Amino acid sequence: MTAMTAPPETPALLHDPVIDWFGDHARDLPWRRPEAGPWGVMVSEFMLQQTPVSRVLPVYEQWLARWPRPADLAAEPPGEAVRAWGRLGYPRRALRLHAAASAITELHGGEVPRDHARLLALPGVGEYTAAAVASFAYGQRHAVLDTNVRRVFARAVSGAQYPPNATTAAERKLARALLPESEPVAARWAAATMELGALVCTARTPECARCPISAHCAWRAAGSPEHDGPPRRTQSYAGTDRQVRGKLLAVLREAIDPVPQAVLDTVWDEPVQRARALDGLVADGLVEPLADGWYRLPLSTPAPASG
DNA sequence: AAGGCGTGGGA
DNA sequence: TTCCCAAGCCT
Repeated sequence: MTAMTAPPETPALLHDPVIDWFGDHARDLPWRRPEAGPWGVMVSEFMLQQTPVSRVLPVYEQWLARWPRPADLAAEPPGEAVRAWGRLGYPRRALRLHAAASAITELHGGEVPRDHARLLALPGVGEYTAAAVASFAYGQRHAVLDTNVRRVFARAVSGAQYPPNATTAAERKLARALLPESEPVAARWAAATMELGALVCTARTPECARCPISAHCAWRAAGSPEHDGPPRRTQSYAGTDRQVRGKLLAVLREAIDPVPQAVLDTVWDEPVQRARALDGLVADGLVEPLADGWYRLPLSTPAPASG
């Protein structure tokens, strides 16, 4: 059980320093420029799910140049989205972004919805992304709880080095309690706290000397104690199905034409795992099987699987 | 509600 | 080298 202290009596004490710091240190990222628009914000949010900014930048630019509106993406096969995704990782995101673009085109007249509930209903949009788009693209007042913000709040308010593994109700409550009343200030606060976590209050080696609220930080006040909760989840990769899926999909991304089974067989020498990985890609709609053991990136959207 | 799902860079 | 981590989502 992680100790959760009550929100500060005056959360406003934190607002000004963090927002002022953001004014001085915010990165000039393309999705923060006005010309990005809601679609640019949404594309960036999909790409940034579990992927660093530096790797997103070039792909984002190419993506927006090729598909400046949701309808442009929706007009192409999902496999083209998977190909353009390149090596960003988690390619199901590309499929979901394509599906979201289709839903926006069909259901919302081609405009990214402003409403949190409608955003949340889009494929690949969860609690965080819905709040982020509503806040960053439309200036609304939402608690935006990503890994950066959770870490900042864990330290500054709760006095813990790291937040819990899964987002808790207590964290959501705290985030809501800290949200500035004013809508534009709340939107600014959301971006500022994320940036603070990304640039200063980092996971490994926070630079407290540069932190605008170090004087108010509960973790610092407690002597920066080591994490004492349950171990943080780590993911293995080498030798897993995920690695095999990655190798298979890399071949198909590079190939314009369909690829025969024999070529796919060269990427991994263990046949059972190789077959399982390929089946998984097909089940996910990332790969389309053709006749006689040929495969390609999908030209059509498969019926959504459930279970 | 744990666990699956990619990839690469920095410490 | 190995390990950790990066603006989560879905089932």
